[in-house]
Amino acid sequence: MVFKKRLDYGFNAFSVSNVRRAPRSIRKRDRTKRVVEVSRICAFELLASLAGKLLEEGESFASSNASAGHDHVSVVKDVELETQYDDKPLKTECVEHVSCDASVVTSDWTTENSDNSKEPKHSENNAILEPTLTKAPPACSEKINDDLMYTIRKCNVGYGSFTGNLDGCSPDFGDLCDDISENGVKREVKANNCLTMDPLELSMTFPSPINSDRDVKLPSHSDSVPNASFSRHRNDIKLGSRDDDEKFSRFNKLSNRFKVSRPATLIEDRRIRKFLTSKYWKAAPKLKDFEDSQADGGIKALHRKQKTYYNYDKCQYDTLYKRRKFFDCSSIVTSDGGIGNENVSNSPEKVTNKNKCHSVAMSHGACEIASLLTGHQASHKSDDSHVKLSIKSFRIPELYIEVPETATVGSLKRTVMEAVTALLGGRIHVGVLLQEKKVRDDSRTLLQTGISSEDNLDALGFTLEPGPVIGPRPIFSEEPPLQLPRGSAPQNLTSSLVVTPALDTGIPAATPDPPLLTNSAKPVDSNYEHVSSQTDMLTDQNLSESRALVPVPAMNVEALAVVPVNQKIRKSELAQRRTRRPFSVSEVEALVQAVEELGTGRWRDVKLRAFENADHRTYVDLKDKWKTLVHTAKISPQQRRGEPVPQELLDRVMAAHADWSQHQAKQQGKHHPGTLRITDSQAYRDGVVVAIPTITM
DNA sequence: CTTAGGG
DNA sequence: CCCTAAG
Repeated sequence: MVFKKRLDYGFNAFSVSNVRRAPRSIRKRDRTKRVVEVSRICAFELLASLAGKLLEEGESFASSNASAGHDHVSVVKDVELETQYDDKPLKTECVEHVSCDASVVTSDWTTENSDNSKEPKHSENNAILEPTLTKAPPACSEKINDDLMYTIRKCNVGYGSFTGNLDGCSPDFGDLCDDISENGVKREVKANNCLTMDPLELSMTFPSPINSDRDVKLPSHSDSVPNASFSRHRNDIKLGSRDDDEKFSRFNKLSNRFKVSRPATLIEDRRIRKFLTSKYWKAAPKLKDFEDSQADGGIKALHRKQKTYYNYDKCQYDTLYKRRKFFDCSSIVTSDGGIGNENVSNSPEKVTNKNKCHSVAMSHGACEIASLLTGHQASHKSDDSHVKLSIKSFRIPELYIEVPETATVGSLKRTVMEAVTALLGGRIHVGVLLQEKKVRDDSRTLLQTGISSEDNLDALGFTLEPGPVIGPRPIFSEEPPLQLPRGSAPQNLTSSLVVTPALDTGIPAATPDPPLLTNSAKPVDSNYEHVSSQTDMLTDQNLSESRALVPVPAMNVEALAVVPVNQKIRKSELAQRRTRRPFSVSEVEALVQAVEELGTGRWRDVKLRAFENADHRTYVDLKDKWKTLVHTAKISPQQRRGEPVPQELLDRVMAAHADWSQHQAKQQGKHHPGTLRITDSQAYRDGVVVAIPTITM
């Protein structure tokens, strides 16, 4: 419409000219949106960081906990924690990577926890932690940042069982505590683990084992947890500190954006993709590497073409590193294991009733399980003498991931996914620990082994071990194929991210957690818009935080990580490219309208004016679209493809194109003050002040 | 970061 | 859509 007016009256241009560029601030806003996507990833990192912090602070706790030892954990406490957590966690931590992740995670956890947190029971192992949780809450909170608290809480929740309470997820918490306590040293790692995993995982993850590199030793913990093998991990995971930083920065941006309520824009995605694609990241370790890495300590992932060896040296890697930590300290593949989580039974809550939930944490590789779950006590068996176990998460052996600084969070995620996938695909097998001892006799019954008794359930643990056998990972049955030992598909790894395509592209922000899961299954793209919208809404509030955890405590994680990963992995490469989103007629209309008013050459403004909320349309996209529209308008209708654009719009395109081309030409030539007229209008637009007749309207 | 263009 | 060279 405007356009017409313009045509009719040259003056319209006038109005156009009035248009000004949006203030920078606005511009930022747009960008901000884009960031959101990253948030997810960040979440992990954040979690990891959180975990780290928690651990650190937790140390103190741990000690206290240890002392408390058997205390019962009370659910209530958890709640408290949550509250605290809510308060700050994110922000504070965000500064550090951890915080962000944590926040995210936390939220998720919280949810779960809350659920679980109904009744804490205590378990022996858990006891240690519990005290912390239970009593600690307050104390902990004091010591720990909110975030930490939060994390802890989560852990507790996860561990609920250990206390005997909740779903029996308590373990996580305990683990954390343990980790912390013992390790002060490497809480991060633990944290990471925790993050990765569910609460359980956290608990599961044993710091001690994890420590291998870091050698975290869990004094108090150690007892309960067998640590033996952790040593293997080396954890070499290095996350580029830089990455982290960057991420942080990004993250921060994201967070801001989130506030804005927009999903990360494509731009970031792009960057990420670029990075990924480009040479920089090589993250995904390959199975072989994995092994090696494990042995060595780090897996090197190759990403695509480039080599990706990440050195710990660089900060960049730190980021990855952290992630890895999240996962576990271990190598990329396994470590965090978030991937590996398995929920045996169901939600803890339900389980609680009848089942005993045992959560097991896997350490993999040599790791032992840190704790188990505890579930509710007695009832577990209730049903038929079935032993019900709830494994919230498995710890993955450490993965070594290197990512370029420039890598986006999304890329990092992918990388991790790939690594995990590869790991899973490869040689992991599950080990059962009872009373910290490995149960080697597979032929024995649970009853015989003592696993059926509640008492033992607490002492039941599962570990992921690098197994000679690849097949054996029951847990990840779905993924088996993945095995991409690195050799086979370094590149594949990339693809592992695959889902990403959709995710990355379309869903950057939205996709986050839940979406991820779904995404794997669903094509996100189509939903993208919706997603974004959702994202917007969510973003501010929950998304950033919740995503990570929200969807899934343990279960979801698995689903997400595992399944999707596999699929994605192969495609990873392509994934990078944004999904194609043909412009709808309405979009074209909006574009034409905006261009008529603003002219060509001010794509940022066009974007702001007509696609402010279309995060998936960048100004570059608009410019490109305009280019194609102009082309389309010039060719015969028969030659046109795709959704037909109304001729009326094409006509306007041509008119606007001609009009603005002229303007540009004039400008270049420097407006000669000669004749104005149409020119005038142009001049206005350009901001040229011409003595224009006073035409109003 | 934006533009402008080529791929 | 992507990628890049130039502002």
